[in-house]
Amino acid sequence: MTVSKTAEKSSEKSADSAKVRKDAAEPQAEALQLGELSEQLGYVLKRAQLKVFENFLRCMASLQLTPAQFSVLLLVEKNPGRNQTEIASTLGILRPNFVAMLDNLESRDLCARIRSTNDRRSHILVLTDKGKAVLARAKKLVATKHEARLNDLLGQANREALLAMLSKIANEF
Amino acid sequence: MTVSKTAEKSSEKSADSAKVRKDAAEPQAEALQLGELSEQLGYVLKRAQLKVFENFLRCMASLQLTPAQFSVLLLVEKNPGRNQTEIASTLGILRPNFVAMLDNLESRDLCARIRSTNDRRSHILVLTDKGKAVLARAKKLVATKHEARLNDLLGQANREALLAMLSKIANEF
DNA sequence: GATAATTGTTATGGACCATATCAAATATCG
DNA sequence: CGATATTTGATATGGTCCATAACAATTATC
Repeated sequence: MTVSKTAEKSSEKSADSAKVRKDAAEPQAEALQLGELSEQLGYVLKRAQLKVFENFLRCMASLQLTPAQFSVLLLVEKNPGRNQTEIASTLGILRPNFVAMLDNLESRDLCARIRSTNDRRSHILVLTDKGKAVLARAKKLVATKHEARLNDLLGQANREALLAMLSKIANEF
Repeated sequence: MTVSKTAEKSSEKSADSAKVRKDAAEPQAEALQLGELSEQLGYVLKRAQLKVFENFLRCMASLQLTPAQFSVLLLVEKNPGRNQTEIASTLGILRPNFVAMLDNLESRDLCARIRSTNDRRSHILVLTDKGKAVLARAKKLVATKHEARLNDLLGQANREALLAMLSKIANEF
């Protein structure tokens, strides 16, 4: 659907000097018609998703956590003792792509790989103390700055209804 | 949030031969707990968006149109006589990235760039006859196979409510 | 004990996104 | 008018994310 996050350079130019504004004669240059696009669920879904991620990143700027990283920390916390393949696959991350991600989190001392004694091929994933602390702060930031703002915009009941419908699409479509 | 579209290799192995299944003794290996992840709007939003795009691509396989290409054709049809910058920016596409996209559509004879006589820098975009025909077929496919399936899943009223909430997020968040 | 499967990893290529830069054309303004 | 700035389409380039193939070490299978 396309939709990116460009910055809309506000070219105001602060004019209004000795020159007359040519408003009246302007043949309505701007204002494109979206048309049926605004009825396409995929299009609106993508735009909404980009907005939500964008806001998430702003809320997490102090912790430097991306949505993907946050989801990994959440899942490792909830499922201690699992290996890379298990964590990655339930998040829809392919194992090869998960390696660099873990390298990053581990280099920041947020989580650790531990060689399993049962199966010496696999790495058990755990949060470090720092990882637990950062995740706790992240949860608070998300709850108070991110999800709370969605509640303000939609209302509690609508937000839950939205979540339910999106879950249905994600799981049953 | 992560979420990709991997194919879930169904490793069934059709065993059940002379070997006994070790179900009982199995220490419940699978089944990760999603936990708070399933309450994170961004996570569910992303997963739903991937599912919707995936289904869109399947429905459009015969026409070989991506969601982004479809949105371009729709917008050009609704706004004839606009140039690349205008079409690209309302879709959130950066001008440099729009060039290859148009090269593709133009090479398939779906749309055409026409040098404007007013401003010889800009290219006016129009759909070719083939482009109009393909877009018409695409619309039908989307309506009957794609959006209809979402109606079946959510119900008409819910689908509209979903669209309204997503639009609100996309525009006011 | 030979063969197959799994785990983490590397390498690699594609798709998408973003910035800087350019030539041609136009707009702006002294 | 003419110098300067801006706009348009385009190229080059780099980053991120996603996907596949292949590999060594380890384990499972038979």
